[in-house]
Amino acid sequence: MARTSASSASAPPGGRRSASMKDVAARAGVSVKTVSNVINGASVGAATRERVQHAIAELGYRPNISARNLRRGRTGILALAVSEVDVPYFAELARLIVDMAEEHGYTILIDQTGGDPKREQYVVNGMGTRLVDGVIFSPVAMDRLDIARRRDTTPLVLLGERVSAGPADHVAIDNVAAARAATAHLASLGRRRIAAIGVQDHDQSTARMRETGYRAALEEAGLPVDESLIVPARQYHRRDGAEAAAYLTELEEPPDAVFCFNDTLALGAMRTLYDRGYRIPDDLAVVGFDDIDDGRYNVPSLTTISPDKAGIARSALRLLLDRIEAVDSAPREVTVSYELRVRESSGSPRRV
Amino acid sequence: MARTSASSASAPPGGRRSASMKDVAARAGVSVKTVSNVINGASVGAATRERVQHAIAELGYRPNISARNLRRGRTGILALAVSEVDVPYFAELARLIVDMAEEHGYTILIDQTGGDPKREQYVVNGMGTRLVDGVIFSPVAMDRLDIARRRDTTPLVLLGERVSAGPADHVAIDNVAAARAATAHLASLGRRRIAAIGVQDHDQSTARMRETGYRAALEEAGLPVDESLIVPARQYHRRDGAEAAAYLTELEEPPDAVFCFNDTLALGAMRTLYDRGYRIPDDLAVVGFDDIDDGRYNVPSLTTISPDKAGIARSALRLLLDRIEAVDSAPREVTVSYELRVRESSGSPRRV
DNA sequence: CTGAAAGCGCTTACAG
DNA sequence: CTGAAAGCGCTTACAG
Repeated sequence: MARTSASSASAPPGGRRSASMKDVAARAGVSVKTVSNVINGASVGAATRERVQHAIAELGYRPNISARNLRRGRTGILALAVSEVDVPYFAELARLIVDMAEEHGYTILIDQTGGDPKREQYVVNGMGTRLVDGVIFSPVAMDRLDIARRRDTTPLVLLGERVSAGPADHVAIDNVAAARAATAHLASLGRRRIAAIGVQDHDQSTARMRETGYRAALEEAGLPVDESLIVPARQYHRRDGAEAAAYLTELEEPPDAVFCFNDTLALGAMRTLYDRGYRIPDDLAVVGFDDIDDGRYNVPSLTTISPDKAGIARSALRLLLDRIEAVDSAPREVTVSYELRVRESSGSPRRV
Repeated sequence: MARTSASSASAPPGGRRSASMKDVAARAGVSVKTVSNVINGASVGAATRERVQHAIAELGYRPNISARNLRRGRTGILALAVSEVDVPYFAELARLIVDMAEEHGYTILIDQTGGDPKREQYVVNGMGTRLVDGVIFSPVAMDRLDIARRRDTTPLVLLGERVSAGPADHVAIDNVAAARAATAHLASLGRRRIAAIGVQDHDQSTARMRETGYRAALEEAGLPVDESLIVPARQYHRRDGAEAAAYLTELEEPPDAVFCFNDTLALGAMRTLYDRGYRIPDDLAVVGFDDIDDGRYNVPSLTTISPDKAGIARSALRLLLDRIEAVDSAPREVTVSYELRVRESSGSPRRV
């Protein structure tokens, strides 16, 4: 009686009650241990295995993942926390991570922070319940100190920052060097007034790294830094790039090149530049960052820094899985390679 | 002794052992029932509640979601199964669904089928273990019959097909009508040779619906259907659009307009058309489908069918949550609205 | 309002 | 190789 009422209380809504391991065991005339062994690939006599598998098929049995997780102390789920999944760079990364995680038997759950500090705090502190075995997190608002302060011990891998002696495992490209290469490329074309779009306040942020690289490249090229050419962007969407470009074209002395801190900024900027009669690259050369699919097909196609995204996905997963298995090691950093892909938006040098 | 060994066997790797409800109860000097009540917002005396909350904070207690799920018979997780998350349309939809699901207390997990029939089969049959409470699924390879044949009872909502008397709940726009509107728009511009890119074989597919609408519009406009202008696309990526456009430009009598079954096909096609010297829309007008962000900023900006994506996300979730609560109702269909957004790619009529 | 206890469906140490 | 039983950490019907 107690059995019955408890069972119905926790059965799935609507009265469907699926078979349990116990049911399978009864049907096959073996113990649940043996059923468990069959399912988990332990060694079981051929005849017994056969009988169990038959019973499983007959009953349409599927393991209850919650019970397994409770027992095993893990869930097989990893979180990917980004500001917004429909940002093309994150969408491309998500695709890779989802596929690679699956090869390791993990499922990816998406958490969108919207760049909100409170949500980022929540992510860094284990996401409320122990739902995930680990988190891959691309911070926007949080800096290194915020993350160092976390009390949660859920394995965490940071994406997109390059902070030495970091508070957690992380994988990134060398953003300073990449930004320097992008800017140097524009300088090598003979451009003198090279603008930057995408500057942000957060310390230790990717934006800050790229700004540093940009400034270094100007200096190395012997070009003056004109602060009026350095434009912030609240977000990294096309709209923000379009607005920043509008500002630049309204300067008394507009730039002859612009390094955008990501491709969507660049795409948005190019739209505005086109509307205002700029020829790209003749009047103004443009370089982006990320090498998203859109940029390759755009007219003009976009010169960009192409990070090894598969390498980022693979490294992030590797670090995370390592840490899930062994907590004690010191935080590790993986630096992934990148390439400058020169395309039409900076393709035909002027004044060289 | 037994307690100890079992406990350490199921503790998280690395020896971290987090506090349980029992620990909190002991600390607060109450029963676990009371702790549970505090956590789940049941009525508890103010002083007791205070003590419990204090104990929770002290121990850094977080509920074990697996145990809760096991007991409740649900997981609070929904799957979104699409071919690839980095397809912009799916990325935009995923963003909306993730955000809206969160408002209802659900988390979204991503499953990528790659359009593979086997993986789609897997999705339709509950995804192996009972990991999710429900599935939102955008089928590529499976048709209505395949889905009708499913034996699994996991609540399922289909996306993107418009099949009356369907085998499961589903939400879609009226693809036939939308495609007809897109094609009729091109005809109204005076275009006579209107091509289509994106035809596929699968019965009952979205592609088939759009093809039907395209053909109907030609007929209504009194235009002949030239089968050589109807181009298949294996996938709906930019690359496929680019290839299809190359084929069209090589015809003896190339088209003067093209209706692409999605925006990425259109974006890819426009790139090829540009390379081959076509002026858009003067020589050739282009219409897409989906209204992704890319198309709005492209040069030329892309005329497209704009489905109410928020409506799709909201309806899919509503249907799914309803079904999670009540299994017995007949399959329902929700048809969401759309709009034709005329932009530059078909903006300046020629020969009218 | 609160407590003691059963049970969700697994996995696994312990025996045999 | 296989079985009987404990226990993972919750929720909840049943008493009080």
